[in-house]
Amino acid sequence: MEEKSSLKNLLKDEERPYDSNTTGNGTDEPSLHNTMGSSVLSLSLNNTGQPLNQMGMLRIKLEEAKKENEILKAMLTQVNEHCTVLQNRILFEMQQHQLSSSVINKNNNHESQGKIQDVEKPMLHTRQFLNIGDCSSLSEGYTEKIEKKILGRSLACEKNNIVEGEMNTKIALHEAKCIEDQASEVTCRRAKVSIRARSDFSLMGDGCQWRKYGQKTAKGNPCPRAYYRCSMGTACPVRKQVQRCFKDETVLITTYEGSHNHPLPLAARSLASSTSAALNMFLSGSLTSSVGTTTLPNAPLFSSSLSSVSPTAVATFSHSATCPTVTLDLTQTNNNNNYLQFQRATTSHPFFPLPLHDHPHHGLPLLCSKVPTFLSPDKNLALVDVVSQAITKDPSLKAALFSAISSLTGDSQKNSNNHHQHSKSSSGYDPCSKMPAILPPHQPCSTELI
DNA sequence: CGCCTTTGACCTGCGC
DNA sequence: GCGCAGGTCAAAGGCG
Repeated sequence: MEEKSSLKNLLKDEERPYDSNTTGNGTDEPSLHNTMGSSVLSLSLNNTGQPLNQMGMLRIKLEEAKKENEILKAMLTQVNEHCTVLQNRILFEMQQHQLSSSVINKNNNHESQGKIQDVEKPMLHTRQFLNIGDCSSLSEGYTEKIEKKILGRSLACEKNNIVEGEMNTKIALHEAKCIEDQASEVTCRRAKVSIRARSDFSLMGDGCQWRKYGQKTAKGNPCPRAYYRCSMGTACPVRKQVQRCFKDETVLITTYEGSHNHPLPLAARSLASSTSAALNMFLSGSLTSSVGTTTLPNAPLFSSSLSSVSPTAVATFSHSATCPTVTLDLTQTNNNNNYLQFQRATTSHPFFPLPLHDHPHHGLPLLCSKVPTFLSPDKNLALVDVVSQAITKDPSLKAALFSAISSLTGDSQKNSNNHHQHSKSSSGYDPCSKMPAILPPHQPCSTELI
């Protein structure tokens, strides 16, 4: 609590000079406004203004912003490292668990019954890790196959000293790996990334070529839903659905499903990696969760055909009845309140797979104590609260944070305005669009998912 | 002629 | 089992 209040005081002190609106005679103060990620500096001089002094103050503030930037960069690096360590740790723990179970089995005098029970533990572990239990996209057949193979692998370990056993182990390992890969592939095939964005065009340019194979009017939405298949590769399994939002027809909802089986053009890669990262974050973190929300920085993934491109996107993670879905909502970004938000896991959002949220009571109950951190988990959460409030309140801090993150995540922003998309359309009018459907030969933003 | 869109028919999963 | 809704297929036709 002391830390929290002191941080708040510190942030208040930081806020004051930046916020010209909160000061009575704020007209003397130079102000830093943030407009969609770019800082706009406005100078206002009073009658007896002293530009030199103000320049000096600005320099000082610039230095402060730079320092903040450095700190935020360091924090981001730390968080990334934290995430990597956690992932490695999970894999390590799984391996340890399976090994120890095999050893227990070996020494266990209770024959078959005990074996099966113990072997089921790592199986359950693996099942959780693969999220098989939650994901209906995996058929029972797949689940059973995986379990049988893992069972076979563990039983084979018992014959450790026998050559046959080693062979069986190798075979079982190989087969299990193949099936797990298949299962993972199925998960990815069924997983979806949905992008909501304002667009005047009927299609969101993504760098790929699409062939329309169907159109259907969904119940409850007079706007027809169009179905597209990737036509860049032979038998590419990627599909996408495009539909306008019923409530707001300026919003275009594009849902991608599947993974490309061919190389993507350069223009198609940035969105691909971003959506893939979002989905992977979801899939890898969805051991226990079903829903979560966060805001992704660096969402300049999309083409200039979108009428509002912004540096952030609100991402919603959900497990629908049929498949896991990640929704990137770019329409929220016009609302300043959503500029950057961290939403803590709650009972309705039991777990959120960000390192900032690996609180022992919310999700992965692991390893916090073993992982180097700045603060204890509780203090980390308190810090998250303070920082999120500060970010929400302080536009300059938002700008600094965005700047730091942008510098780490590359220059995809500058690619986002390079293209316009046009498409040929035999009818000249697409029911999904408010405008004639025209796509450029080179579609700008890419979405491979997964 | 090849590629594309359109569109009605068909298939499939799900809820009742 | 039935009906509904979403998703896919495939024939027909347009366009360059």
